[in-house]
Amino acid sequence: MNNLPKPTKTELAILNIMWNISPATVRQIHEEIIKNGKTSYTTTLKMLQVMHQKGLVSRDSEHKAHIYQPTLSKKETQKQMLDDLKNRLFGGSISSLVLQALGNNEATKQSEIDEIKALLNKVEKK
Amino acid sequence: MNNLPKPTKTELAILNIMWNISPATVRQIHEEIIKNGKTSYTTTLKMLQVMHQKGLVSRDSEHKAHIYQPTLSKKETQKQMLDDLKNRLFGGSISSLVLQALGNNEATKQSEIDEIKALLNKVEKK
DNA sequence: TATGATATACGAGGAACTTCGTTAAACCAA
DNA sequence: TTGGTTTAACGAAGTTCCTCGTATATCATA
Repeated sequence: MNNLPKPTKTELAILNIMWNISPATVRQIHEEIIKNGKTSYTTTLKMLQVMHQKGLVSRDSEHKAHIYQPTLSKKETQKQMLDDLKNRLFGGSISSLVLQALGNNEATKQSEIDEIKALLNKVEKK
Repeated sequence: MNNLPKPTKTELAILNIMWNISPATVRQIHEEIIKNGKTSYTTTLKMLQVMHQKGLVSRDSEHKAHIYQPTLSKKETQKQMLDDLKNRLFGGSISSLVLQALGNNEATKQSEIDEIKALLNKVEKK
């Protein structure tokens, strides 16, 4: 298991960028961030330093510009946060969460429904 | 739509209690809270005052002991928070979220699988 | 009416989060 | 080597969140 803290709102936004373009320098990550909203370069830098401190990202300090990358994959983080939400709001029941998610969302494509059914069948076989 | 802020970690814990026993006084809610962990009565009181300020709970101040209850149902809050997670970590795709939730959870009961399938069929009909 | 019990209101303090300015170091080019 | 550019490090300040002590109000009852 992992012991990492749940990323905060801003940290998650940064991770989303990093899952696309990492490994990357602070500069590269910052260029992406400022595409939607102003932020100082030093703010981005500080965020990454804190995230490194927490273990959310690793870094290579060999070069002048350090190179960062997420510790957990997007999939692993999705699992972590779904688990957290499940425990805090769905009484620990994943099916309750799934039912709620599907029930509230009228606009599910047929291809997606098929995909979910296929997965259910696979789980069922066990 | 609703304009309410997303409840914080502690606020959500309080809401979970209130969905079971509300409408309720601070005293009643606090009795539930201290069943798992120490907290001062005034802490509970302050939390409810802040939550009222934010609009997360409504209150009836007629009596000496005010009577509180959640503004949103548990279902509505589940929807709100699933929506938030979907947008912040699943690129807005609910099926991606559902697939991840089901895929990571080996221990889904047959009855639950059937329930999900039934819901999928219902959605499919539209 | 006075006393004790129970309630609300208020604000202070500490921790976590976010932002950014300042300083110093590393690097490159003239 | 010197001056300009890019980067990292650090700390301060503002905000939200959570906790709790203290002060004040309300009420029952002896």
